[in-house]
Amino acid sequence: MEAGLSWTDERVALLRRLWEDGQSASKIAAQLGGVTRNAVIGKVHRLGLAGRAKPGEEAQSVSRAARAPAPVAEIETAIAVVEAEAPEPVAIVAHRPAPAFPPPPSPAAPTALAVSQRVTIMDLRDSMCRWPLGDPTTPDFRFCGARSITGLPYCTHHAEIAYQPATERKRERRVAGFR
DNA sequence: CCCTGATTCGC
DNA sequence: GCGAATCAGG
Repeated sequence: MEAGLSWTDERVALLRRLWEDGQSASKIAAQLGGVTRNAVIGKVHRLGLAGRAKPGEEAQSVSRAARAPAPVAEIETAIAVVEAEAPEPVAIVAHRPAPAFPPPPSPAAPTALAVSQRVTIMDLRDSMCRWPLGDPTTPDFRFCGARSITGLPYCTHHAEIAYQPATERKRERRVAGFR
């Protein structure tokens, strides 16, 4: 199913923008979706984008590129800058800092231990519960994020749901579905 | 342990 | 061309 995502022009343009914006490969991968940070890094190298401008170096690739004949890499850099300056409806989404999903104001939600943190894939750590919350195809998709049981991918709460004994499972009609 | 980019190499 | 595995480093 989720096919169709590859290095389309749009995705490459977005990759360029974010990379030269200083975003890390993993963050870019998360925003692009469907690719790992390795894929991003690999692509970056294939595009000749490796090595980003450091604080102390020239940040005037445009004028420099416009002044004299330049290597392919520099031309590509110039193109990327132009693309970055032009309004780009398709990629603008990437600049939105946070998904701004309603964190329950809940004054009265003193649930037991640290329960659901609702984290995005970006904030999901190895030791965090990977129980999915919501529709993976929408931006509001999150993972539980609570502390997971050592050796298991879920927190105590979700592990109970995930690992119900066959017998119990029958009775416990889908108790707490995917919410 | 968390993370970073770089490189290799089978596909 | 692609990207997982791996490497090297913070």
